Amino acid sequence: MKNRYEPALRATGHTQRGQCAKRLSILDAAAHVFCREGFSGASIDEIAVAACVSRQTIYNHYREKETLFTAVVEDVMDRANAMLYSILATFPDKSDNIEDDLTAFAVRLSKNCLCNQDGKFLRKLVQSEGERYPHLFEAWRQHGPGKISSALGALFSRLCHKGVLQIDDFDLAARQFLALVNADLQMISLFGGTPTDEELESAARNAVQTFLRAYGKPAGTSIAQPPSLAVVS
Amino acid sequence: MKNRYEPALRATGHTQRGQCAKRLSILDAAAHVFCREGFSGASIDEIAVAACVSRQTIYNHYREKETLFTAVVEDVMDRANAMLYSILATFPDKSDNIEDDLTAFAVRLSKNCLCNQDGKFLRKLVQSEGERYPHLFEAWRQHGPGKISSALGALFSRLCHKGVLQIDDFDLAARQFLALVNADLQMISLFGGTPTDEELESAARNAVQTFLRAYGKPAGTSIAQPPSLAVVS
DNA sequence: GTCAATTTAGACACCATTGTCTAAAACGTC
DNA sequence: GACGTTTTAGACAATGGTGTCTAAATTGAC
Repeated sequence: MKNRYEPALRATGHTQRGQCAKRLSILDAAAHVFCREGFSGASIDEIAVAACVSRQTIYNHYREKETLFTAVVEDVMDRANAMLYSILATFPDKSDNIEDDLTAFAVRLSKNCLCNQDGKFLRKLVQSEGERYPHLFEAWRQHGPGKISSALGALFSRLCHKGVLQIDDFDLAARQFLALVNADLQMISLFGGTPTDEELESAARNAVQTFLRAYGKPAGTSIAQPPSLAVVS
Repeated sequence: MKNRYEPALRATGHTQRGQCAKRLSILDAAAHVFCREGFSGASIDEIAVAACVSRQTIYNHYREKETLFTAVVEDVMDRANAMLYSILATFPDKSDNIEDDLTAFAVRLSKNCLCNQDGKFLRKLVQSEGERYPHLFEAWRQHGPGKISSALGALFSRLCHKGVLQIDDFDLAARQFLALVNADLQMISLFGGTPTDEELESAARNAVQTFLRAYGKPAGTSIAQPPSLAVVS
């Protein structure tokens, strides 16, 4: 009872570095195992082995399996969120070739947000455990696809004001853009492997071409619009 | 050892009806429980209770949990397959309003193939257990989305020859059509609830409008195509 | 009603997992 | 090297699930 680990001391410590390493190692390993096995299929021992840590250490940091799980989800969502914003910032202010710029943007987005380990984790876990943890599901819905959609919507709004796109419903267009990008990728990333750069590139190009055919405004030729579209300019 | 149940006798029987009822009850209950809990989370006892059947009866019909699981998957996939073909047959041969016809078609497709219980089961289970059962995953890929895509591709090809659509890559267009239909629905059907008729209708209309802006050929005005498109005719 | 096929409840051994506990070891700082 | 903090291995009880077995009950065809 003398030298038992007291979680309350964590904030006061001078040994933050070592702890953080263990914590991160645990979170990382847990993310992988949870992703592969699901919540009920993942065992604490398996996670401990993957994290190169004893089982007791996990129980020192997280009261129980469920605590660990929600911590992992929060960690992954935070990272995904930061990644999203850093990617949004890369879209050029002055775009002379909207197709190329949108394609490059879609590649970065799918590579670093949708098809990476974090994206796969969130997709799988929210789908399989979403009904069991409604608050988790809601947080994901708002911070994940919700954030992406509204951020994309803002981007499209900017591009509309510049006369490059012609969109009525920005949110809808954002959802459709994401759906189109995923159209070619979900099969690959479901299979387990991450898509190659060529696959990402081709998926993005296909998506952007179709998107621009639906929402793009041809350079100087406003006459060439399909007549069923009400041209607002 | 006298009156033990012998699976080999099943085919010779005169009591097919009763057995079928039990079998279907088990398959149905198992599908629900597997869908809700995942493979490792679902317990045989839970399935037995849901099927109003004793646990031993399940073990009489299926050697082990895994056997039951694959049987459920095959059952659901067969049903989904039949449903798909019955829906494909509903697309009118002579279509005077392509937008309305495609929309009605998309509603039927999403309602009876994508958002119904079977669709949800397949999506969740393939996603969570696909890596553990590669053969299952492959079967789903070919018989599920693969079938839908190629069937849709064939339909689009017909519509192209009639001059209603203008498509280079039919498979790509099919995948994109499905992705667009799902764009508005995945969030709803992930949440657990099945979408309302209004939601299905609006999702289908949004998808079809965008799809037709990208791939539709305006009635008599072939000049009005965006110049970037190579007109093949 | 008879008979065989089928289902049932319950008990059972077996195993994996969770979460706790303890004493020893390792770590980091001074 | 001393000291408090943290990690570790291993044992542990409790739990819950799988799959087997048995004897009794039910069903359905004749």
